[in-house]
Amino acid sequence: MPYGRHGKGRRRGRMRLMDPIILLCLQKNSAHGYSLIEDLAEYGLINIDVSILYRALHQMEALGWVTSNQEQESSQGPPRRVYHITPLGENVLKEYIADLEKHLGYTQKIIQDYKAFTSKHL
Amino acid sequence: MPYGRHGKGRRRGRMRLMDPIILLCLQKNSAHGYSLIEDLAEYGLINIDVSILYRALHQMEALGWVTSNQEQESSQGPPRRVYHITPLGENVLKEYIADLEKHLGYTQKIIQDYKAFTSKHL
DNA sequence: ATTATCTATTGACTATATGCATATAGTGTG
DNA sequence: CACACTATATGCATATAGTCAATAGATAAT
Repeated sequence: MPYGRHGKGRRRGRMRLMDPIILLCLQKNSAHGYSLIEDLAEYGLINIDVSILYRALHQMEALGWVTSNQEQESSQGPPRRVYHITPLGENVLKEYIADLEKHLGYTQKIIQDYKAFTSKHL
Repeated sequence: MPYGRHGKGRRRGRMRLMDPIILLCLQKNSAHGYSLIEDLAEYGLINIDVSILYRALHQMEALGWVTSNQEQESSQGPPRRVYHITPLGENVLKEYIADLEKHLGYTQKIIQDYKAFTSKHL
């Protein structure tokens, strides 16, 4: 059963990195939305609008990929909502990784074919 | 100046492969739309609806990435429209390839971090 | 003559991703 | 108090992607 944040058939030649990155970050460490912004940057998702991230987290929670709870020790702001990955989320991440690997192969082929062509036609 | 088939800022964590693949195929050989369908399959874009491809070609022509002309020797159907890549299109392809390489790096990092984590937590 | 196959094009519709603006609320500082 | 920063959340507009279907022209096969 494919993940679910995407309609069937959509996501053909594309590969959205945000979902696997969020899941990967949460697998490494539970975190709240605001801090995730910085974690995403490590994987190339820089300057993401927070609205996108929060919406993604809500959707993932609705799908059971993550759970959340209010943090006890409040810091400089309203209570943080800390997200944790679920076993289902871990399975989804695993599927995402497999997809990424397939995608990686095609991307490498594109780049390789391009370089092969351009080096032949100097 | 970035390509143009995308609004500014869009295409952040995503990478649509169709555009570079079309340009790469046309760089290797001029071709008409219908035959391109098969060429795309080689790069993982299987069973693409023709409407998507034709629309992409029209947009690319409007942007000056490709040009087209009616084929003289007509075959089993209406006159083919043969597409050729333009110098602008070649530059765009070059940019796409550079983007793909960057994207590739991030994808590899995701996969690598995932495997590093899972091998540590057996 | 009908059918099938090749080829191009377009319209209507749905789904989704993203951007931008804004609302809300707690916490600390001057 | 006013203000800045942290943190979460929602609404609206738009760009893009994809499905499905319809139209249409040409040629080959039955």
